[in-house]
Amino acid sequence: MESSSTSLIVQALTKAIVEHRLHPGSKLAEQKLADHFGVSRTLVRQALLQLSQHQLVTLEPARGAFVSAPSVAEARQVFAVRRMLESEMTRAFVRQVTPAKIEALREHVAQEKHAILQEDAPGRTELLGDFHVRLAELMGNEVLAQLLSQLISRCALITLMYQTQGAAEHSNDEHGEIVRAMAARNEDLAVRLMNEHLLHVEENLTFDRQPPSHDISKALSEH
Amino acid sequence: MESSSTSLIVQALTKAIVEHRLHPGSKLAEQKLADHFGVSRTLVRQALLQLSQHQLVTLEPARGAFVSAPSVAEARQVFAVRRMLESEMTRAFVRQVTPAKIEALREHVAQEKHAILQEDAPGRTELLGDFHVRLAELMGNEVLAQLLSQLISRCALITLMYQTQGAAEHSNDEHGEIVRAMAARNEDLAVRLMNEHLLHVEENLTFDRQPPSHDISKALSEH
DNA sequence: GAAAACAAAAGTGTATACACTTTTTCCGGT
DNA sequence: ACCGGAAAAAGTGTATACACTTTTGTTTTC
Repeated sequence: MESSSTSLIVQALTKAIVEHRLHPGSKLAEQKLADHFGVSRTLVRQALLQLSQHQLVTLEPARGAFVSAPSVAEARQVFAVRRMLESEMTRAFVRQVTPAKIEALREHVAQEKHAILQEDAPGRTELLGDFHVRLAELMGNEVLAQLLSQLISRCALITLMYQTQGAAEHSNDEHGEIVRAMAARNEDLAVRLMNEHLLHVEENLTFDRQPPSHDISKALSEH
Repeated sequence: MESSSTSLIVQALTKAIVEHRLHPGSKLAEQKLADHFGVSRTLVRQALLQLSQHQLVTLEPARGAFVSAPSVAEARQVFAVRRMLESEMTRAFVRQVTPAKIEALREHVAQEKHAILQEDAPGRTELLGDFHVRLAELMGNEVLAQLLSQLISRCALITLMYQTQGAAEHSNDEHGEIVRAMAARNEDLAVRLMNEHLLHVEENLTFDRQPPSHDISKALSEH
């Protein structure tokens, strides 16, 4: 792989981290990444700096960059924020819902189901997270969408929930129910379902860490 | 000024932007900043990259960094997000309120009043924004506090509300009312007051913004 | 044989160099 | 005088250099 601007490196690393090809705690050595992407350390450093802002990477002074390993407390805080934000988002969405928007969501949920049936693990992880971002986008609020997108990346780093087929199906079902409540313009129900959905996701947090993969280039080139 | 790590530069620039000492649209030339802070362009670039992530600065490829000039639409979106987040935050706060927390808030509101009476414009701007961050901190949610802190910086860049003495006093009064409702554990009232407060702040948005100073022709033709 | 001490290697942090792009300046043509 | 365009200046984007720190591996000492 080569010929990348900083944001391409950020994207590639984000994907690898969120999909757990790079495990929490893994060292991200600048020169190794630079070689892998075919650029100088300068661009890699910029990318790592951005990722540290997104909390996907932790920088330790003079020691380098590591894939973040969020504490349980931090994980709960992230989910608490998501619940605050998304319950109100859901409420606002129902108030300005249109048939076209419902159709877009139904379409999305169908895509999720397809990815799940295909047992496409990375694909379904992404789609299940994107459902929430989609909601924000359909409300026409870019700011909200971007914020949520980052929170969800953090969640994906935190939990391995979507890695099990069963949990994925469960989430997919709940998405479907939420859309149904929205279609019926049942504000309180939709909000309640969204809250419960997020609580379920949080319950599935798995805090048993895995041994970090040391082979960075292998993890990155696997997709 | 000199001897600064990257984060000190970020802080200094953030303060200058939020306090409107640097106006939206202003060019932030790397070498000039580097000279001013007594470091090389490397560190300045890192700082500008971070500020662009916070949306306080906009990077234009090959053209450099400028203080962001958010559009009206974007401003409304930021406020919409704040209302979503903060109304639920307020609700959660009331549910876990303690006398000590109320006391801390009362103390903060008193500090605001003091800064207002002193006509300390930068100080009151900061304190009025910090009220909201304070709430998040008192809930023990660092993630929420940091998120809000960034949103509020963006708001300060967007609006000039706190620049008028009257608006500051109004905000201060509303903060006081909110704390009172919280102390009374009146959840719905507190949430409503917070929502109204944020709407008032948003109403005070001044969108008759001057065109960026580098847009000479337009600036001249408007007199 | 284990622990401490030192030397070598690897890695990070900042500055500088240089290519390339944009902006400004200056000049000749109309 | 004004416009267009070339040349110079200024500025950004990336790579490299180098000092300093951490890590690693080896040797010395008890």
